[in-house]
Amino acid sequence: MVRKPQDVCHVPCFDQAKVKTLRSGLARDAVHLPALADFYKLLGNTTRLKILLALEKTELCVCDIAHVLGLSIAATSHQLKLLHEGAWLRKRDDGKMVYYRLQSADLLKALKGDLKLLAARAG
Amino acid sequence: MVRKPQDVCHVPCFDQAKVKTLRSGLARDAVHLPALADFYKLLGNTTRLKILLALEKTELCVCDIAHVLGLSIAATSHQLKLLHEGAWLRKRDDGKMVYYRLQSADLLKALKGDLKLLAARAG
DNA sequence: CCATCATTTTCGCATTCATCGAAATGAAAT
DNA sequence: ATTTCATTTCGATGAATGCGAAAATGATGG
Repeated sequence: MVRKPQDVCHVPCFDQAKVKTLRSGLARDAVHLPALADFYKLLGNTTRLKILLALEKTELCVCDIAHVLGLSIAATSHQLKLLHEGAWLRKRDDGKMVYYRLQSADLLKALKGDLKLLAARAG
Repeated sequence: MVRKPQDVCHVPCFDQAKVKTLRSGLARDAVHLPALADFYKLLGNTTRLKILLALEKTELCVCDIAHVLGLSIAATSHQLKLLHEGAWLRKRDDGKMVYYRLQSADLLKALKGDLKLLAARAG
């Protein structure tokens, strides 16, 4: 890759030592960042957030979740699959029915914490 | 919209009362969910996560951030704009240079909390 | 004014993501 | 075995995203 002159600052702001330090600092975290980004991607969708909130107190079958969301069964199942693949939901088969519930309460706790962060900013 | 028979559960799992309760419960939160989803969308990107981490201790100019990320200035500026629009970064002009810093430490605190959540799950 | 430089914006491209209908799967009952 | 029905998977389409090249902006210095 060829760098053009513009790509590099030639003024004091371009602190090679600082940049190098930050780069190595980030390199340490870099291993975990994709997982963190995936986590946020999963939560960056109102449908999935609604599912998590709906499951706060009790498990639900796909059909009921679909009705709560006002979505088709297929669309609902798809979102549930994503949450299940991320290991945030647990699945229970009972005859024809499939019930989903939260894997743990920690996720919802984090979610509510973030809601507070937003509320604090707005207020 | 026409519903086909399959779209509705006809078995006991379809608990109208429960669904109705959950729907009204969600309706209360619904106002805040888009903002929360947007928040997560913004964080669902390793480049932006790296920017936030790089700015943890000190402000940086666009040029330095680009070098830390190994990205073009234009791409870096674009991501900075998104974070700035979300009011997570603060901007300071100094002559030709533009410096960015975290708006508050709360965001990074939440971010690290979520990292711990992931680590706890993995461990 | 003119040139230079850091940054921003515009534009286009490639990739990913969301959404939904339709077909497939799997379990239960007749 | 066949039917029924909740669920899942498949497939196609449109929208959104991330990025860089190039042009535009805005500030500085000659």
